[in-house]
Amino acid sequence: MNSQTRRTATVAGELLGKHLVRVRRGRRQVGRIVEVEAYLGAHDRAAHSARGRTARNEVMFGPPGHAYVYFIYGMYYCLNVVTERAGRPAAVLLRALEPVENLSGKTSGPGLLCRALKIDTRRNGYDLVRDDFFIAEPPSREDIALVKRPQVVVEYAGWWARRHLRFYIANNAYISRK
DNA sequence: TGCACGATGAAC
DNA sequence: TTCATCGTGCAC
Repeated sequence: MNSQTRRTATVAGELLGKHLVRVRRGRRQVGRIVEVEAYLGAHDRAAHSARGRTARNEVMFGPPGHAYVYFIYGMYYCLNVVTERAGRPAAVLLRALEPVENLSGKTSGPGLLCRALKIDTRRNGYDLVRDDFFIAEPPSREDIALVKRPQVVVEYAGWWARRHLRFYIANNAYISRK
């Protein structure tokens, strides 16, 4: 792993415990990020960017801190945070949230958390510092026990999928699967 | 223009 | 293990 890919894995770990905030029609929804997965870039065969730049993955090639939202399996959306400088298409998939404020319905799993927050491709490319959709530091920063596991359901990616790039908060009740 | 498939989730 | 469901990407 070079320094760039290490950066994305580091960012993935740092996202754990942070709050994802969404404001819709004056109502604030907040979820604590408890599970993520890192996709390291064009050389990562498990990443959408592995087969080059397309209309769908365009945002991954842009500047960091933006939302990459894609539609999958005909019914779910997934939310990623783009990492690394423009031209290096890496991102961190948000896999599960622990409800903090105004979150009803399941938030364990990338598709379900987007459903709970009403996130779809209209949010694709959003800069995550905007006042209606952003990532914030939690009020109190507690110590977090980190667990690293292989990515989920990307076996076709060969050995890439066996690297430990899925991170979650130990013993958290909202992890999407074991 | 057609078609196989997927960074999912739920049921069986 | 199977299936729902459809946009995307690439083959033709």
